[in-house]
Amino acid sequence: MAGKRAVTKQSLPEMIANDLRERILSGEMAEGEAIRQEALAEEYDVSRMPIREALKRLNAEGLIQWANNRGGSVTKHSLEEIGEIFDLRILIEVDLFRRSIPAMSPADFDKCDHILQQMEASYDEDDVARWGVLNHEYHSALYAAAGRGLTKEILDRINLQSDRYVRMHLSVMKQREPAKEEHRKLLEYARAGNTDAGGVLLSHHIERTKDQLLEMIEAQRASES
Amino acid sequence: MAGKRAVTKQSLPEMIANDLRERILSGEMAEGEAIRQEALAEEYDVSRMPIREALKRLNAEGLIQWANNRGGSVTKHSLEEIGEIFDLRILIEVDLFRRSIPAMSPADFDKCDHILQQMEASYDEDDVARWGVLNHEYHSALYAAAGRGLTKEILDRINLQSDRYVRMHLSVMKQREPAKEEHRKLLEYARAGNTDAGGVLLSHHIERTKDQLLEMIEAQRASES
DNA sequence: ATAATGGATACTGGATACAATATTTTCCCA
DNA sequence: TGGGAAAATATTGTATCCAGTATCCATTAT
Repeated sequence: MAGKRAVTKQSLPEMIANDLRERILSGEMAEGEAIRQEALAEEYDVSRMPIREALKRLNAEGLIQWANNRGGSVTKHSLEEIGEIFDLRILIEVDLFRRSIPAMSPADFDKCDHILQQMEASYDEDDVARWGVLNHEYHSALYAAAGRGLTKEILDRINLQSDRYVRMHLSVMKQREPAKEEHRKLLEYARAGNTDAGGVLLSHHIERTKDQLLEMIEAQRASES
Repeated sequence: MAGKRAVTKQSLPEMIANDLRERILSGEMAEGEAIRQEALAEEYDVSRMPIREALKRLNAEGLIQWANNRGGSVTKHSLEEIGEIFDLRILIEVDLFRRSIPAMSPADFDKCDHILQQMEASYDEDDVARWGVLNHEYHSALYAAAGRGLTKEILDRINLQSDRYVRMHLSVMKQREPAKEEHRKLLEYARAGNTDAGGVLLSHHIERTKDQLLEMIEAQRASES
């Protein structure tokens, strides 16, 4: 049947949650959009049961909000909340980076280098989607040596939120040149064991994304209403 | 009507999740204990469906772990992970406190004072359970002025984890005198607008709990095996 | 004409039944 | 006697069905 989304039968709620998450992050499902179980069930050609579990999962992740007998909708954050999300990223990522730097091995450096090169390639090719994935990978690689599993989990959840808004504007983001430069410098500082400089730069790096993004979202929301 | 007859209309999974959470936090359900849906369903006299949703919720909260067709168990953290949990608390709570101090109003101070008095009363009465609740309230009150909803949500989730271990040993915790003193001082620093001193003290305050607790848990686990 | 009440409808929540998967036990063969 | 395979058992995952609740609309009364 045309229009139905085929999902490989591994773990139905998991697969559906992944797909829905992608749809939300990509903006296909807009902020505030209502969600009806039955419609989704038909779309994925499964019963409402796995849909419910998937929705509950996304609810726990904060991507959708659910009211008791009233259905749910895609979460919409205020500008203040979006700023808060990025402040959380700064707080946690800087902590991770500072813990990671003294623990990084040559293998860690190499891995970062490798991703960095791919990232710059994708950058030159203007492959925005790929750049986003690699950016995420790169940051993760920088923090890997910290060995902080729980912290990483929490950060991933927060990044899920920030990604929504980053992706919305990634294609029109200006000033990616400084970001490119900063990414290189982060690794340089790490190699030099310069924890303080690395932490400060990372903080500014995220802060700049935040400011840029908030400005864009504010403009967009102003024009919408 | 002045005020709605607020009969909190909780859903079944919500109530069950709350009860199970309490059972886990109180230690009634031990670390690593296996969880069977049907057993719980019979226990609560409902079908497995609301149980599943409750378990999924607790899974998202990190209190239980779930494997695909293999069932689940109460999460058991390593000593390193428990330490990490407290490091996260330090990171986030200090940030909240520092943001809160400049924004606190006389009303905020009064509220903290009020809770502090109750806490000291419960302390003298050796009412450990009540002390735990008030301790949580007090910390929340200190951070309220920061107005950071999302950060608070994440902190609450982390505190859920730390509470498990705090509660296990609260009754035998020594050296609560310094904690009592520190609690008073935290508020004093806040009143004086001394952000730096407040942050440092809070950091030490949590750090001490962490060290004390890790020592106890280590001893306990050593004796168990 | 407007507001309120009653009913219809559409959606979510929960129970039961059934299918799939993992684990354990048992039996056979080397 | 030990190991492995296959069946039995137990437990989770999914579908369908029924019940409960909220929303929307029409009708009625003021």
